[in-house]
Amino acid sequence: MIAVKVSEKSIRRMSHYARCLRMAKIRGEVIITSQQLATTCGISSAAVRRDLSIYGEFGKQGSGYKVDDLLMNIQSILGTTDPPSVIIVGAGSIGRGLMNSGLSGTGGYRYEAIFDSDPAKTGTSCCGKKIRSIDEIPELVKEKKEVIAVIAVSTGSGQRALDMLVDAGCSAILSFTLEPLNAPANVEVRYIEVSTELDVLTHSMRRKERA
Amino acid sequence: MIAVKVSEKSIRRMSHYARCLRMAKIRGEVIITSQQLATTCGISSAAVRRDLSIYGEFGKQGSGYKVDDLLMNIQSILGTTDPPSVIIVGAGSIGRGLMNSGLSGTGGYRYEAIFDSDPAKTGTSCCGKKIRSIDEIPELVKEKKEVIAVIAVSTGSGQRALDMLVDAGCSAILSFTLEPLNAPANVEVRYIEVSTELDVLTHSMRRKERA
DNA sequence: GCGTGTGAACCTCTTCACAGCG
DNA sequence: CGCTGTGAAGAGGTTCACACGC
Repeated sequence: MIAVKVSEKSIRRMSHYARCLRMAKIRGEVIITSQQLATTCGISSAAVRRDLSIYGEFGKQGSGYKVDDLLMNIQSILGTTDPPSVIIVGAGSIGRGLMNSGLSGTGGYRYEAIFDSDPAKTGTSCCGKKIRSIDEIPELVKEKKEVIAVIAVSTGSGQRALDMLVDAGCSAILSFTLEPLNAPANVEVRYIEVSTELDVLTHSMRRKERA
Repeated sequence: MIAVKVSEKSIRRMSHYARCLRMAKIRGEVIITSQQLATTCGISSAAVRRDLSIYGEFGKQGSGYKVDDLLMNIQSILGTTDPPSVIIVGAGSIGRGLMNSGLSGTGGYRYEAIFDSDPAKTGTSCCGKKIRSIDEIPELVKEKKEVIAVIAVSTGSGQRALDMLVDAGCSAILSFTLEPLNAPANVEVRYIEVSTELDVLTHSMRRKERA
């Protein structure tokens, strides 16, 4: 496949298309149109076709896209045909909550292990997995080769967790911490910011009140 | 204040500025420059000044912005001076995890209540709050007037939860469900999609491998 | 006829660079 | 002199509308 530079927004939409396609597949649908994908994802059909056409011509004029083929193509583009392992760092409320909720229906991701620095927690179980000491992170990263780490530690410990993960060779991190983290350029860090989402919601709510 | 139409990206950055300002205030700083805000948020100083200048002239040439004043102004812009109540619908792993992790350090938000449809769960406690039946949602929304609801129910029940919330008069929703939800135009729905974030991370990780 | 793929127009956001003020 | 606020230029993403193939 040729390396195509593409915006994060487009990749994010690709992820949505993949999800819709998995659902369509479960419903037994064989063909899907850009219009159907668009409606489900809440965007325009032109945007769908534009996104898909960046990577190739997957559709057939007059009919649409074959669900199975398109899904496989998108997974190949995203690199999720064989998804990397996911580990959780921090066995507090959020970490354990994520572990217990699992990742079913997400196209093959799985929480492989959960770690904590507190000796009172390590050894106890969470969702059938032993909570392991953070000292064991390096060996797991080495064993699994490619790992995405979810940082779910308490405020103030985020940077330490990240440094430890980077040292262990992890290059993809999803953080639930409030504080912005510093990472080397070759390490991708993304954030899930509940409080920012709440701010955006509050803003739009309060703005609408003047109408 | 005059109604200014502004992009969601800008509002999201405003939320980040507010967070930086709260941290600076705790550290006892009185004045802050656009450059300092920019570095902390990982963007350019010009972007910061542009964002702020949309709403007014908050700074002083030659020195910078007064931390306290700017924070109050941004909170007023976001509408978060007196933040709305937040409730959680769904007392599964994620719902309870969120409840237990709380919202401290987010500028005044608070989880006011948690609801579930399962009679086996209602009545039991979570983080010092009784899990209440979803039948009680309408009265709570009415009592609090303005409420943001976090949907943390299991896959397949999201739409039902949303409908119930909308009927109760809730107009701002943050959903952790995988499935896209349908809501009336006057209701703002946002999503937290862990699996999409994982897809984006996988994509960039696998792309870098060819270098 | 139907739905894809795509040039071209359009629009929005970002970056640059500098005037202006404390 | 330092830093803000902002016109102007630039980059990037979205929408339109239509030619083409089934």
